[in-house]
Amino acid sequence: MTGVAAARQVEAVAGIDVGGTTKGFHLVVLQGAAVRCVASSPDARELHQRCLQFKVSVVGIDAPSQWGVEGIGRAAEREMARERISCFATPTLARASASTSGFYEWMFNGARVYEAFADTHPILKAERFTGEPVTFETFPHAIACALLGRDVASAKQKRTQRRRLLEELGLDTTELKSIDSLDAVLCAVAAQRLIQGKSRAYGDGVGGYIFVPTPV
DNA sequence: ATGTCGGTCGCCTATGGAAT
DNA sequence: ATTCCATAGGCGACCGACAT
Repeated sequence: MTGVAAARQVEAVAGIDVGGTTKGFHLVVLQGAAVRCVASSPDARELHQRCLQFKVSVVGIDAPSQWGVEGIGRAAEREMARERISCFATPTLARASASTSGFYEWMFNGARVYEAFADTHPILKAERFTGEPVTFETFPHAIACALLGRDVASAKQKRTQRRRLLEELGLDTTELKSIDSLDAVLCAVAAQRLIQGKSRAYGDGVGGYIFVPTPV
């Protein structure tokens, strides 16, 4: 491994699990196999400060990086559906705003995260990592499908399954008490894979990209 | 006996694809 | 054409373990 690649491997990365207003955000900072920081906060700017503090380069976020496009939706989600990876269809902004159930609150929260990171870590708009600090969209179930096998991964057993998966990757999960923290670590793992070039981009420039590790 | 905490379960919101 | 199943988070109900 060359010097640059070796340095990249120990870079600090982060994963963020986005919840509604009650649950807030969960952040995990990962450096190699070491969990450097586990934090939760209702304020996206606080997570941004934490990431600056740990010199985080790449941040994987479990929330849509952009709204659906009227009439055509998002190519990334259709591509995944074709591969039998179920995901939630992101509505258009108009549709999300019109909803009165509060169901989309977590998606609006996700938008606040991207906004808080925009100045230092803009959303990755290319199909691959270019070396600059970025945020990117990913989601735990797709990561689990890639690392466990699509036919094995099940959201119903996500607590036990995802914890076991992380332990098999050599991570210590004792500090990760809730499913939200586990999901955040999975996003951080996706960030490591993106840096290493072991990542696939679903979607296109119009509907935005979703990055998932390539199957092992 | 009463209260708290974590974990599980089922159902709600929405949507698209597969199966029937 | 209709039903079923999958994903996401939220929420209330319930249960067992433990503390007061």
